[in-house]
Amino acid sequence: MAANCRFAFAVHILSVLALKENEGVTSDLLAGSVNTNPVVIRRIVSALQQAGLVTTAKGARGGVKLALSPENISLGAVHRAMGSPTSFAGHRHEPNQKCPVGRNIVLILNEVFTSAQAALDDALSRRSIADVVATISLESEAPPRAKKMSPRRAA
Amino acid sequence: MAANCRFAFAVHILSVLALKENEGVTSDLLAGSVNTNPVVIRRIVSALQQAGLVTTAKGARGGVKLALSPENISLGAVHRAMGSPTSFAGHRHEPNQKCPVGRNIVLILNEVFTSAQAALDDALSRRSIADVVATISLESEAPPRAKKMSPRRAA
DNA sequence: GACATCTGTAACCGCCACGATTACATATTC
DNA sequence: GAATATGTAATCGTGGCGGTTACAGATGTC
Repeated sequence: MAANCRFAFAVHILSVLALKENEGVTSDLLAGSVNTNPVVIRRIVSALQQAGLVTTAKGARGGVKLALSPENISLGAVHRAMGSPTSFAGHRHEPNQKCPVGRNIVLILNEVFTSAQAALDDALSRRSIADVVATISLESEAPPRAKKMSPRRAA
Repeated sequence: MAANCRFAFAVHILSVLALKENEGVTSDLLAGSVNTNPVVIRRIVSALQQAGLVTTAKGARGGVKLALSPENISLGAVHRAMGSPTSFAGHRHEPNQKCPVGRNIVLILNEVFTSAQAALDDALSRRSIADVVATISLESEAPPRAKKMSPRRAA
């Protein structure tokens, strides 16, 4: 898969929803915060909904809500909902089967990719939307005093 | 950054070099094994050389050699040599600064990206080219009987 | 029931990064 | 000097992504 900002947008969206819990938030409003087109938001929300992280309601007074409490939404789950894009890509053409390396490298790389991806997922899963929102709240109250997030939290 | 096969190609190249240690291997031969164009190989080799993982020699009887022993080349180092491409991308346009989330999300995401990337690098660094080559040798000798390497994976 | 509101998608565009390729300069061996 | 190889610039085709328009479908309000 390729690099994209879907994960960044998804975390952004979920953070807004966490701050407006129990209100239906429209894709127009979310698009205004993320600064993009509402359709882009809806595409991401659609994926989040299929993953069971949000619920949507059509029609007047509809919109998007969190399906779980913020502390129960890990960033790993968000990443998975976005299809777990990886920075890895395998060989485009089949390698030379006459070469011992060519015969075996694809399977070996697959295993490497899988375990690396699992490590990345683990790291993301140590944080939740609640952690993100907590950092936002802190930095919003105090004068510009950049602080780091607390790295260890459960998911 | 985007997803690409440079890492896959690099591991492939280094594995071939490990099996032909102390011989100068040409980009033509490597291209034959990877099944791509020699120039693609040279671009990757150039990056590997800048990272100090291989040496190259111009002219007749020249070619590419490993600069370190295979067990001293971790896959993390290879990934870094390729520029550590990430699957993450941040917001393309600045988010709405009037929104608390918009004001803070970029910094927070940067921190998340950095730590996730570190976890990925750690996972890759637990393996070396020697590990890869060992797997290749095993699978080449015996009939299709995939095994070996830390985690389990079948074929 | 008519209307306004809001999600859900399909369709299309422009952009950009990547792999593949051609071409040529440069360096080394024999 | 001929043959061999790397080093690199330039160009092309492809694919994926964000952005946008357009419209169908669902839902609450009056």
